[in-house]
Amino acid sequence: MSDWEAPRVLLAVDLVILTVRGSTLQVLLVERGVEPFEGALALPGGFLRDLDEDIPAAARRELEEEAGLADEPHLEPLGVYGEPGRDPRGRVISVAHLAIAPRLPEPVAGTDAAEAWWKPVDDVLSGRLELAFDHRRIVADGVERARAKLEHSALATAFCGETFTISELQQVYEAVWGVQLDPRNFYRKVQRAQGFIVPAGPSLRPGNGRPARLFRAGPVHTLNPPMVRSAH
Amino acid sequence: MSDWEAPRVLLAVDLVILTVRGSTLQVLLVERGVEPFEGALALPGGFLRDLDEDIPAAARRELEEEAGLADEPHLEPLGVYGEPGRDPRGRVISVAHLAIAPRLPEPVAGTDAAEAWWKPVDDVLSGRLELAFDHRRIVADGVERARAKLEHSALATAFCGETFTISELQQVYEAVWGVQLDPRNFYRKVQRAQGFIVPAGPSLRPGNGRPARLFRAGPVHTLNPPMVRSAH
DNA sequence: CCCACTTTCTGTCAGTTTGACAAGAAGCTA
DNA sequence: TAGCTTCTTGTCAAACTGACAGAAAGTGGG
Repeated sequence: MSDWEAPRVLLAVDLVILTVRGSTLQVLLVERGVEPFEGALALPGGFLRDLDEDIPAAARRELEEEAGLADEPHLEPLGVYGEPGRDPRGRVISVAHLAIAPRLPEPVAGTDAAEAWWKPVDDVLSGRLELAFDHRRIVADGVERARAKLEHSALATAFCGETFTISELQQVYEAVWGVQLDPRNFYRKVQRAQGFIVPAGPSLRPGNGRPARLFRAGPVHTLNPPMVRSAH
Repeated sequence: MSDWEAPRVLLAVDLVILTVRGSTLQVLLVERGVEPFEGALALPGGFLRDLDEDIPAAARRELEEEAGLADEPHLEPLGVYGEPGRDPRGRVISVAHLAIAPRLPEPVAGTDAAEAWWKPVDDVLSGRLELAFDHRRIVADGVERARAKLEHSALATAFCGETFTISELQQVYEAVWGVQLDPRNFYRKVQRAQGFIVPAGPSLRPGNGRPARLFRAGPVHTLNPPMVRSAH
């Protein structure tokens, strides 16, 4: 036992970057430029740069390099995916992260190596879109995490810009959960959760109908009472 | 870039094994038998055995080797702890797992190398008990995970034996959350959550007072309605 | 056997929250 | 000005919550 040596593995970081575009939840995918799975769609990610790089730092680096998201979106660890054989290059342990991007102007900002696209998560989950490695599983776990956290945390505000209207926030809930909500009851519930959202000045956002009041994310991260998604 | 090679790291598995003894939440700790931190208290765990060992398999192996829990308690991944410098032996990435052990007869079953003890989590969280590496942080995350999951999942039943009474289940909630609950309202809430617990035959468990009906874990893992821990 | 005691279990009741829906408010367009 | 859209404020019955009374069913002591 004294001459035994612990095995060494490759450490990668993968990103599930979610956003809401239109009324659908979308995930950022890149086209792989190298083997294995060259040309296939995959999550943004890559190996640890060196032995001194912190894992969160590596996640932020990939977020900027591959997705062009330099500012600071919500980023949290999601899980570890290290099944032997998931990568033909050897034993690769991937630390998946979940990132939430606010609604962006339109296309993804210019990325380094390959092209990147927003794709509806439903296309990934249903198998209509094939992904490299076990990335479909990782996307599924990320989406499930986001759905759960919307109930009890203020994560939904991370999908919105600096300021937002209540109906924009409602669109986030509807897109992520895939349900329809009553605007009037949603309005009441969101307001009741103390510290979830706070008014952002007297300015209004014009639209097709009556202009809406603007809000920004409040100081609270744990919703009380929570936003229960009822058994529709 | 083509001659660049990804760094290789050591992969470890650590276990936060929780149980309820008496009325306090406790965690299993072992005394380290080797450097670094020889003699200090730490979480059970160890390195991946070889390059073909699955991570969940390594967690189950440590669960049996170091804690003597051969049967199948609840086990789920908790998080990754891989800060550079957390282990003087090199870059060690630890995949922490959360395990829930049912109430055990009395002491921990005989363990392989060193001694193992149940310790109150409060002693760890308050710093009264010093732990090796960043294990105090890992314990804190595990306890927080357990507290949160008690609200929305049927995790509490994993702290109980095959069959249990409703007041035993209540003791789990009280120990994990560190609060006092009204037995009558608890009784009602637990029964209302469809599929959470199901009656286990006509036999009763005698005690100091009126004998209690026995239940076992139901088929449902997501509680509806959830067990909200109110703002006491 | 009867009484005190403990714990389990079944109700009750007022206050709050929920889901469904009506209707007013405030802009834009024709 | 009329018509349309969307935001915002209410209303109301049903369900849920927290606090608490009290019956049910055992144990142990005299």
